[in-house]
Amino acid sequence: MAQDAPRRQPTLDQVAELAGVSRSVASRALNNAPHVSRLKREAVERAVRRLGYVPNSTARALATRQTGAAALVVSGEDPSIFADPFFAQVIVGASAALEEADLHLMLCLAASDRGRRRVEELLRSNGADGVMLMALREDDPLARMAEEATMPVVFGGRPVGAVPRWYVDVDNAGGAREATEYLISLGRTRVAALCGRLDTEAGRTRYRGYRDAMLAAGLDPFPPREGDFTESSGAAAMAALLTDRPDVDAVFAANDNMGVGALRVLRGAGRRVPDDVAVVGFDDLAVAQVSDPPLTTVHQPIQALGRETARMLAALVNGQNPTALILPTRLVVRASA
Amino acid sequence: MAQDAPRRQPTLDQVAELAGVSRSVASRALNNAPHVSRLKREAVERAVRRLGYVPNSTARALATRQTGAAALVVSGEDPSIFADPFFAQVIVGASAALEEADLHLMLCLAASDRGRRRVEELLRSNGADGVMLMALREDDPLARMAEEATMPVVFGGRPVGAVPRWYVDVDNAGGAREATEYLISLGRTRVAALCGRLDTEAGRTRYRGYRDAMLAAGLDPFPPREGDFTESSGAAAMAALLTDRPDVDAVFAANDNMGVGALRVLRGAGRRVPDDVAVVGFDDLAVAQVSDPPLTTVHQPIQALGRETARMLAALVNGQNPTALILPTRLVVRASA
DNA sequence: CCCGTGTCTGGAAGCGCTCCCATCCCCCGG
DNA sequence: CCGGGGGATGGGAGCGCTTCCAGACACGGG
Repeated sequence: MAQDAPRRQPTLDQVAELAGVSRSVASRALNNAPHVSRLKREAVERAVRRLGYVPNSTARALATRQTGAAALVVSGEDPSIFADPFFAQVIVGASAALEEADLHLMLCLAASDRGRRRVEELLRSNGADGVMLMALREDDPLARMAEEATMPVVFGGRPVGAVPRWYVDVDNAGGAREATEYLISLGRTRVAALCGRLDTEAGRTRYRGYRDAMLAAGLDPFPPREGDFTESSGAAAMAALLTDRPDVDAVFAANDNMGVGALRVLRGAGRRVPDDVAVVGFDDLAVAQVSDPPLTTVHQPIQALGRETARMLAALVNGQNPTALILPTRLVVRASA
Repeated sequence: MAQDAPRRQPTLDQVAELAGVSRSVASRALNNAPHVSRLKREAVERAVRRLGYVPNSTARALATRQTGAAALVVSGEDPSIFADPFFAQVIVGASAALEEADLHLMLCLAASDRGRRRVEELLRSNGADGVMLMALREDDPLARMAEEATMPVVFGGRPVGAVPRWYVDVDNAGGAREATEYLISLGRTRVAALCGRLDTEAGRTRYRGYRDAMLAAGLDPFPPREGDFTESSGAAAMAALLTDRPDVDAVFAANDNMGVGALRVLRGAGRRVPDDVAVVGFDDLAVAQVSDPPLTTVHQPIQALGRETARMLAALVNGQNPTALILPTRLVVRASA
């Protein structure tokens, strides 16, 4: 164990010495570079095995200016955000893609001031080869940091207001439109929208998709009722809606959590779902399947979001020039609409 | 953006030059080391600000032999394991504790061969200052790697069979015993156990706790019925149990997922819960609250597990000598028992 | 007045690796 | 037989930082 034995790992010099070659040759042999005779290459390999040599990644990083790591930075104020099923899926996708690209994954939470400082330092100290940035709010200080970063940055989900050069996003507008159109196709005419935070791009864009669909159908869009993507905010918005517009016959919720909250309030108010009020959510998380009734929702490919974001970053790190990507959504019809 | 401008970050030499001091002094000033006059210290600070200097973390790492990062390695064969609510919580806890210790979090999945190779390389190349190892199976190749590692290793959950020097675990035996005792205290005498994988320490130890409680009460323990901690395996085990021992009047499930699976099968078989059969789970994940009926379960402090594991690792990295830790569990009584 | 003590200071030697480049050698064509 | 092309080789200069150490200087007591 580290403590007791501060004896150091073998170095490349020792390998070279044991193999009877120079350090340059040993280095080339190790990296499968040309200009090494078969004989010496084998001698080096033997020495490596005998010594149990593994190149020191820090030294290599310093010399090559490549750390071999990519950071996934998540903004937000809740330190539990990694436990959010959404981000958990993103992590799964990103982790897989980075493994393929032989990059390590660093997870950074920019929730507290301290967290943000650490992220800024990481960005500026070249502690990683690139960064994936997610869940930026309006005026998020991370946006400025990203601009000043010296390494490639890919956004997972567009930041509010800006269209960065490299991002991967889900077709929020299209998904919202499809969901709303579906509700309209069921004959509903008083379709309300329960919005997520309007200082997030997803919150805004989903409302916009809803509004576009309503206008296109010649219906009056309801004004946005803002929540914060939580179950309780969905419930609160639904309750308020029921007071203001008791005639509502359909609800498009900005995500599944809010949709489930709406379901709960509707049930409490004695409205039948979907008979009296149809409800559609967004995300297609596990909760949508176990809710009562199961939630019709817009499925978004969350793992793919993580995967493609990571792939795009890996491409940038490798000097390629990928283009921004928008992933499709898909309506999943269940019992609630 | 990285691509277009390969212009390099300012270096410490440039700071020193601008401040009119030697690199040594600049370095000391930066690290708040002694032996720097007030005057020069301020000069350095000014230069740092003017240049927007941030120390290169790789170079620092090479010189200090400290990377400033800790790795969380999760074993297992399912690449989606990070999406498991259990690990998601562990990550939340670990992330918070590492932030306090000013260590970055690297997430490593040792699922595929490739993943394991990468982990091994990380362990041996000093790519991190320490490692947290979780979810090891019996004969897990990671165990050997850990022994040979030159950096501190902390186990989150004991590996099967061995008792490592440093670990944080949950009181699986105690929790299982308490759950079983509770079922017995309800007057149940034919209490069965639905086990998790018996090649994991948690699977084994929970069964042992169950058996101990049964024996202590003078009851016959049921033989273990092995599942793999999934809902469907719980359902399957419950179905088989119902065939073999239709007289069963209580079930201790190795975790909530399996407990929920058991609930489903019991409902399908027309058994009332808890009247005919009482069910207790383990974990106290969200699913236990929304199941029908809500699941009585053994709560384990998952975030704390992650937090304490990370703290212990941070202590080791800082040259301290912490001692292994077992976190308490707590029975949460709901409707299912 | 001298020397010991203590604070500052900068030179220089690493940390372990990559990679440029000068050198050397072998072989082939002229 | 000689010049030249090309692969193999090792020396050495970095990468950007920390840290050891020796020297410079100031101060106070004997």
